[in-house]
Amino acid sequence: MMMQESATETISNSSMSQNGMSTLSSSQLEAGSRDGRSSAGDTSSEVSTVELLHLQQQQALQAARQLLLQQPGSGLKSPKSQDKQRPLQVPVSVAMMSPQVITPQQMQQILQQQVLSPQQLQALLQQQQAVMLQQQHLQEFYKKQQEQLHLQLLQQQHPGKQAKEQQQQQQQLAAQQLVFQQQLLQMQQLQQQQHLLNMQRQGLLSLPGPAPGQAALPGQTLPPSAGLSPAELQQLWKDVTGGGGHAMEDNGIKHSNNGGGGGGNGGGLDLSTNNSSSTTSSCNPAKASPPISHHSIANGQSPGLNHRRERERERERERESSLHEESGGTHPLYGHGVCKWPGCENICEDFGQFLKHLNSEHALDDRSTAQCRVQMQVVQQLEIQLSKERERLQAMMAHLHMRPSEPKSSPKPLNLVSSITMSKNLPSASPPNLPQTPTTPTAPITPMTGMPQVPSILGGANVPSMGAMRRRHSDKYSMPLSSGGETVFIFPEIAPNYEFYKNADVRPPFTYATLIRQAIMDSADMQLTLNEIYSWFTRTFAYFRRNAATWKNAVRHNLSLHKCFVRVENVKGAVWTVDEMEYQKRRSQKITGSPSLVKNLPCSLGYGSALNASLQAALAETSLPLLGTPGLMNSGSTGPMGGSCHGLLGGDPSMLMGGPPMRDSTGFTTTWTPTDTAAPDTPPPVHMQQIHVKEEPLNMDDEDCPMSLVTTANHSPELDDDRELEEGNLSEDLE
DNA sequence: CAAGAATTAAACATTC
DNA sequence: CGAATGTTTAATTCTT
Repeated sequence: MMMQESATETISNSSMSQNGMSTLSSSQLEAGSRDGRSSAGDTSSEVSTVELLHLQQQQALQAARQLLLQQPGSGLKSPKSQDKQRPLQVPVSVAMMSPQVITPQQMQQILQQQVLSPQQLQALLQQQQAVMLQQQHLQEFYKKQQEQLHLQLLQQQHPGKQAKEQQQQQQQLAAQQLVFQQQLLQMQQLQQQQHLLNMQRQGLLSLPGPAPGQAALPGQTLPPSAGLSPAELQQLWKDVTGGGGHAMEDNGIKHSNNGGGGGGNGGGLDLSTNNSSSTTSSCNPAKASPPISHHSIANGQSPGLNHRRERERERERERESSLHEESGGTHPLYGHGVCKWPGCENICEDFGQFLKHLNSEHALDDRSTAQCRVQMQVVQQLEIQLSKERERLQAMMAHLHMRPSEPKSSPKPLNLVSSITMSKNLPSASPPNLPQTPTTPTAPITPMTGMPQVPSILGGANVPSMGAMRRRHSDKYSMPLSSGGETVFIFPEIAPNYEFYKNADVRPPFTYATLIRQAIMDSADMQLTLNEIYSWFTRTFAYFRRNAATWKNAVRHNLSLHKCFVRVENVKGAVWTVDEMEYQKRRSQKITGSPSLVKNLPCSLGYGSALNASLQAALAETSLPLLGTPGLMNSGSTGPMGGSCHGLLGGDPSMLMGGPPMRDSTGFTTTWTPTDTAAPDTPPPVHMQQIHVKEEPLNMDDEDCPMSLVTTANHSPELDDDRELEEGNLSEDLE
């Protein structure tokens, strides 16, 4: 047992580091790579079947992960970097996985992912068989030739009688070999084609499909894979356990000579790679799979992993069985008098008999092991599917809220709303709607076997894969909507995804400044201590539950750096508040910075429920024909933030959040109360008066920063009384 | 490609 | 004294 654990541990460790590498910063990388020692040496010594099982599970996991990673849009990188990575990443890993012939399992994975039609499947399988056969022939041929060659060489050593003849023979042989090589080449080409085919199937190669640009959108690729009925799974199962029996052994058993598909020609040269394919694949993920953040790494908890998988599998099965009815026995593999071992369905009168059957038929042998692996993959696939569906749900919700998606698709001129909200990120803004963007994909996938904080395998994306991820939506569109103790996300994007960020280890696409402001705005009295800000971060975003030192430093840095954050000395220390004016100023500056975006300014203020007429007029002039047509304005068909400029849209704050109905259900109206924050005795906002504003004495030079806007904007119906107070202060300051 | 913003890291000071 | 809190500076990465 010990051995086994250590073995699996090394594996998971190595995989961990590999996966983590991509997500770690260079410095972290160094640390991570340390445990990347190879597991080969450790495991090469005597390996028990049990160990093998675990090993193989690990390998299968790796393979599955790889597939997972290859999912479109699994990266967090910007489209640009994606372009760079994808072509490299995907093909490479795929190639690694199937250097020779695609194993049944791999096929299955692919098939499951894309859900090929039975015909396609059949065709593919046939193709595969043909290839294998050909290969066999070729290899045999090659062998024979070699033998001949050998013989001839031997003959040559004898004082040649007929040198000429020999020469001729040799020439002949050479020619034959040439032919052989050509054939071999053809074979390779064929296989490459197969790979290509598979990759295409997987959407790895962004082939010009119906929606080229959308290749990364899970929703696009999903539909086909969405349906994987239990029946289909079962069928797959049978295919694997039955037809591909030997093939499975091939993989299931350690490196037993690929007796299976190979057809026994000992050649083994190439085919052997077949077995190692999984291992190889597990080695390269470092590059190929950025998604798995080191979080997931943590997940790789070596010893426990297998158990967890086991459980997961069982649970899965249970679920399946529950579809029919509740499982009868106490064993997850037993229900309704039938053995539920995949592909078995043996009838057992009672539980005892079942147990007997289980022990005899499904003992720990190669077959069972292989079946286990397959089941694991099935579960993996289901998980992937789940994550995809989840992602789709996210997209749907987001869409219903503020139609974040459909970015590029609508080349339509940005309407006021979108352009405004996007302010500086205008162009890239469209995609940025998180979930749809690379960000999300990662997260959803993460949901590996119920890890609490599944790092983004993707992730990474996730996210995570990038050191300094930027895709900040920054301020652009936030609007203060906090009221009372309730946290109302002012980021339209966050709102609908609140739960998402809270649980998914995905970095929120907002700048620290924006988040800090949000935190403070969320507080009851618009002020927070540093520690409270920290708390908000960790509470609100799973992403900030790690690397505390880093992001906390960043928070402090931002607090100090930005003038919009004001430190207020308090009785019991100091609290931080937001100088909204400064904040808006900053933003407006950014906006004004680029002439083309000037028009966005008004809305960039985000608040305004009532823009003054002159401004509106100005807006109208600034080539914003939509302004006059309210209907269009709130359509927000363009950017993610469409509709965030509720001020212009009639001041219905609910619109901002995407509509009343979802608001409550999606939880972007968080219910937590900042009780832990905002100490009861903390002085009211009035204290703002005595704050010592950083250096800049608030000069009123801001004609460019229409304070009037700010103030009037604050009159948004949603604003609570507290805000009124502040507004007063603000206006005072201004005047 | 350059400028600017954001992020990250780190040194250092101050306060608790 | 050590940890937490603030300030600054610099390097790096992204975005515009």
